[in-house]
Amino acid sequence: MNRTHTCNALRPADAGQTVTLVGWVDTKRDLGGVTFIDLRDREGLTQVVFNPGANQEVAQRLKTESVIQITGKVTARSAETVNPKLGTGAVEVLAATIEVHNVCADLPFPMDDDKADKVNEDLRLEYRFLDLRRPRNIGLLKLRAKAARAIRAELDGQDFLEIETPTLFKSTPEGAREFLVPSRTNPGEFYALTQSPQQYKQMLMVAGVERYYQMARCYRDEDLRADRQPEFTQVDLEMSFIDREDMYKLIEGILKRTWKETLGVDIPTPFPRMSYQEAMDRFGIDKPDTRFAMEIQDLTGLFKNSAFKVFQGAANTPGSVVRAINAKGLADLTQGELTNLETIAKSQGAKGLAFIKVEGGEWKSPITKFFSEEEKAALKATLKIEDGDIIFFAAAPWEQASNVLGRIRLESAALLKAKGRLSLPTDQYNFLWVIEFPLMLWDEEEKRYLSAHHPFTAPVKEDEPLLATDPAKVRGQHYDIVLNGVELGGGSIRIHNPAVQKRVFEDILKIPQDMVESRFGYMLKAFAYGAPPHGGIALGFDRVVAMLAGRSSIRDILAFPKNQNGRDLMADCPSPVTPKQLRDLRIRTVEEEKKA
RNA sequence: GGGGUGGUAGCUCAGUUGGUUAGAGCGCCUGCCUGUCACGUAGGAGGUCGCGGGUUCGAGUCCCGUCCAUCCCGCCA
Repeated sequence: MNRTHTCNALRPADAGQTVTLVGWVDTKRDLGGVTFIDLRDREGLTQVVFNPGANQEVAQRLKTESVIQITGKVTARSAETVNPKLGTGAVEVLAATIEVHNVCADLPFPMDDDKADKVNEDLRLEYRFLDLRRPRNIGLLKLRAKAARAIRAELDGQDFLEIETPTLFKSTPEGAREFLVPSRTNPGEFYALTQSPQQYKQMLMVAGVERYYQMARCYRDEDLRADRQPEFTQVDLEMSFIDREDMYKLIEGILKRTWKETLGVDIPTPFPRMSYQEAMDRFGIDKPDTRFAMEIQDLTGLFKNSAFKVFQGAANTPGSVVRAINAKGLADLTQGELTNLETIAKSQGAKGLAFIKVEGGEWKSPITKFFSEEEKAALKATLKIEDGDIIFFAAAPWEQASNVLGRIRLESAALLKAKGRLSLPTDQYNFLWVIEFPLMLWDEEEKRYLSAHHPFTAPVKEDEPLLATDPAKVRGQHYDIVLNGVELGGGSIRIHNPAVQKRVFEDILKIPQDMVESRFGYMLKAFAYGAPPHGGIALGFDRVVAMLAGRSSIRDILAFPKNQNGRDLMADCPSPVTPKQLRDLRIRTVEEEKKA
C-alpha cells in the first residue's frame, strides 16, 4: 500500500500535495455532476471529490462501507464550503485514481453512531466486526488500550515485573463456579480455568519476585450481568514487605495516572476511607455511592417505648435496629413504583416496607397513627422531614435492615434521577476505600464460617486473639476500592505463616484435613520455606474502563463480549463437538431429564 | 431457579375497543440533479406481526404455553 496519510491528517497547509488515502466509504453524496465521498479510517474522515471524467462513475456505484484507495491532490476548500465539524473540514482531496479493494454488502443495521446505539444488541453482537467499526466503539477500544498503557507505565516505573501465570489451574473447593477443562493426557481428570491468579501470585512472592503484576484473564462460570462476563481482565498485582498503607498509596497512584492520561482529569488523593461497619450503617451497602447523601438514620433509641409494636419489638431485640431514610422529594411516586420498592425490600428478607409520605403538610402513612407527638417531632428533626418527602423504615437485625435500606436508597435515587430531581454528574469521581471487613461470615445453611473474601486474608493484628473465641468479630486486612457505587477491585494482606493458614483452613473454615492437604497442601509447604509478608489487590480492568467511558455495561468495552447466556453470537458458540473429540477426552454427554 | 421489560419491513418504531388491503422514518432498488457534508428530489420493491395452541364470524390486538433478548434477585471466596 502506498497510503501517505490517515483520514484525519490533512490540513490546509497540505494543499497542492498528491496524497493516497485508504479507508471505508462513510457516506456518499452524489449530486450528478459531482460526487462527494467521506472516506473514513480509524483516525477520522476526509472528503474526497469526484469530478466528471475522473472515475466519477466508479464512485457513483460505490456502496457505503466498501474499502477503497484513492490518489489525488489536496485542495483547500473555499470559505463557504468548509465543514467545521470535521478535523479535515478545511480541505478535500480531488480524486484522480480510485481502487476498490472490496465492496460491502447491504448493511444489517445503520452505521451512524446515534442510530446504531439503539439497535438490538444481539444483532450488533452478531455483526460485532461492523459494530466495532463505528468511530464511537473504536474510541472505546482506544480508551481501553490507553488505560492499559497508563497502568503498565505506572507499575513498570515502580519496578513491578509483568509475569504471566497459567490459566489452566487446579479446581478449588470454595468460591466461584469454575470452567472445567478435561485433560486428554490424564483421563478422567480436569483442570479449572483460573478464577484469578491468586495462588500463583502468592507463590511468586514466596519465590522472591517481590513485585508482580499481570493483566490477567480470569474465568468464572456464574450467571452474567451488565458488569459481569464469563471471562474478564484483572489488573492483578502482589507485593512483598508491605502493609495496607503501601497498597493504598500504590493504587491511588495507578488510578490517578490512569484518569490523567485517559481523560485528562486530576483526581485528588489520598482517597477517603470508610470501615465496612460505617458503610453499612450510613449507606446500607459495602460499596456506597457517595455522590448523593440520603443516608440511613438510626431510630432504635427513639422507639424503645413506642406504642408501635413492630418498631418497639425490634428496638428491644439485641442485634436488631430500627432505621430509616428520607427520600427527599419522592412523595409523589406512583403506586407501581411504591409496590416495586416493597418487592425489593421483601427480596432482602423484609416483611414489608413501612413508609410515611409527606404531602400538603400532612403525614400520609398506615403507621403514623401509632406514633406519639414526641416521636413525630423527633422523626421530623432527625430525618429533616419536609413537604414532598417520603420516609422508608426498616426494623430488623442490623445487617438485614442495612441491606434493605441500602437497596431502597439506590432505587429511590434512580427514581429521583428519572424524574430529573437528582443529577449524578458522570464526571464526578468519588473514590473510596472500604476497609476492615469481617474476616468470616457465618453460613446458616452450612453451619460453619465462610471466608468473606478468601481464606488467605490475614486478620487485623489486634483481632487475632478473637480467632479462637469469636471468629465473626475478627476483621480482615482486606480493602475494596469503590468508585461511585461500583466495586473496582479488592485485595488484602495475606497470611504468610503456615500455622495460621492451616488454622484458618481447618479450625475456622472447617475444611477437612485431607481436603486442605489435596487442595492447598503445596501452599502450606511453600509457606514453610520462608514466605515473605505480602499482600496484593486485583482491579477489575473492564470495570475501570467502563467507568472511564461512562458506560454501565462492560460489554461495550470488550472487543468480543458474550451475551447474557454466555454465547458469542458472532462465532456462534458454545457449540457441539464431534463424537471423536468427546471419545478422546473420555467424556459422555447426557440428555437432560424430561420433567414429569 | 425467580421477577420486571421487550420481540411488527434490513434497522428504529407506530398500530385506537378485536374489524376489511398492517403504516411511518431511515436503509435498499431505478431515475433526475455540478458544491454537498444526515445532499436534495421523483418513483419502486420489501411483512410467517418471535414460535405453537386456544377463544371468536373475525386476532398484530384477548387467553395459555414456549423461545429469544435485556435489566435485576439468587449466585459471583
